[in-house]
Amino acid sequence: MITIDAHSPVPIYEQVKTELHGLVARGMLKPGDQVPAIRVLSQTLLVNPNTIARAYRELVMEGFLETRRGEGNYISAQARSRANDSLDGSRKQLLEAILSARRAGLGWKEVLLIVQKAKGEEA
Amino acid sequence: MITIDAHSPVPIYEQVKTELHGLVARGMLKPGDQVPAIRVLSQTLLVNPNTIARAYRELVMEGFLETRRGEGNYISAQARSRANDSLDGSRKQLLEAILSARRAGLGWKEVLLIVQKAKGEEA
Amino acid sequence: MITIDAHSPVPIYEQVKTELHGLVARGMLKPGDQVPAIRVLSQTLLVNPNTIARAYRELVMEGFLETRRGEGNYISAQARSRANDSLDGSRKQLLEAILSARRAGLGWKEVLLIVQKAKGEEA
Amino acid sequence: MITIDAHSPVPIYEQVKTELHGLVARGMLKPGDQVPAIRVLSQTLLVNPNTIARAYRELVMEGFLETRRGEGNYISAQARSRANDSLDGSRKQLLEAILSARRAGLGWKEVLLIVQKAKGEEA
DNA sequence: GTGGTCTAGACCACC
DNA sequence: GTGGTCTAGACCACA
Repeated sequence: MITIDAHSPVPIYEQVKTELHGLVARGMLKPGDQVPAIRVLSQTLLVNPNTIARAYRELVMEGFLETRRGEGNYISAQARSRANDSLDGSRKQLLEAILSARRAGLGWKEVLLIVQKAKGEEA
Repeated sequence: MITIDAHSPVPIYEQVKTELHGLVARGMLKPGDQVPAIRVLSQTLLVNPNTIARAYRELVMEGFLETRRGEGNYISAQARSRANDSLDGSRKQLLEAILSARRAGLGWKEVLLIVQKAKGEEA
Repeated sequence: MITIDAHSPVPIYEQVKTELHGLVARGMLKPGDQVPAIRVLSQTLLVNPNTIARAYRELVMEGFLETRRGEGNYISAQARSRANDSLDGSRKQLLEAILSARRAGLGWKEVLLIVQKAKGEEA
Repeated sequence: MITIDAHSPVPIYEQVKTELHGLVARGMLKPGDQVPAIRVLSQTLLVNPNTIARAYRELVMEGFLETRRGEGNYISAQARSRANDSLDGSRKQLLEAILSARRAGLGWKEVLLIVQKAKGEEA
């Protein structure tokens, strides 16, 4: 369900948060659904449990997840709106990536070409 | 010639490298040209000489610059191909950023909108 | 495990790199093994942490080490082949040193004598 | 007559000195012979004249060369003995190279093999 | 003048 | 705990 890139410069706990936001934004997870237990997910992703714990903790703090004691973590009722808030971060990151590619010498045509390519690859 | 954003999350020495790659990719710097002396560039950018030295050192290691002892650093003969390699890297990063934004739940219209916005901001 | 000669003309960070290459080449360190933490090694060798950090950074760049964020540095899967590359470099350097000694006027008998002397000094 | 490696870690002026020592040690230059003028040699080797000047200056100081005002530099009468003294330096360098190759993981068999190879290449 | 190495120590982020 | 970046400044060697 979730994939992580250990070599990416973006922190693992951020990747986990973004992926969960995305799953909700795309409707693959809904309010009330349970998310994987910390230990389970940490083993699946080969990641330190502390890292998953941090991601969940922050998601709880922002109201995206709800912890039910002894039961686990669940997608909250306001998760969709939280996921939308988080899109802003993705927008900024994308903008940064574009400007950085420009500074490296990429032309606008190239940028659009890459967008098309991404569209194709996804399909 | 080169500008730096001190508040960017990307390290200063990386920005310097990218800017130099870009200057060669755009033909504003050619093989054989001398790049600013470490101390000079560090003063114009208000940055520590060590930081520039690190950027130059890595550029030398990748074959983009050549150091002539006691004389300075020069754009190498293979600099253009190295700049292209770096462009390839930028392309991949941009592609990844787009796919990641997609996974986060961003629609294609949004993506194109952000490209337009970037175009506008640059001007 | 690692020793340094502070009076050698070869930079400390280079010595550290060579020693690590050697430890892998001789099988005393294997892919997956953790190398000493930067601060730890810097204290045992009585050297500044930055110096060790530079050695490790370059080893990561050449693919000999892998950094796991917040965890430490580990011998990479391709470390053996990298160590062999480094051995190739040493071979070339030795060859050059011999030819240079020849050009300086050293006889072949002398060269062999020096090899014997080195053998003796090591023991 | 003389060749220089601009990328070698050993300073250019040192290379010049060693090469001249070698030419005398091998009998290709004799006391009384004239050595190339600084400007000539600097142009031949594509090297800064100051660098050649430094080499010659030090060779004069050690008694290997003699400057005849307005005429140029000549191999001195004691040049052979000076060249022999300088062999000590070459010996040390060779010894260093061997030990360094050992530290990098090279076996003694390999070292001897490389000596043989050098012998073959020279012939 | 040039670059290269090293030290000392601060600050940040990740695990 | 880990590594990464950056600053400040010393010292050396080469051209």
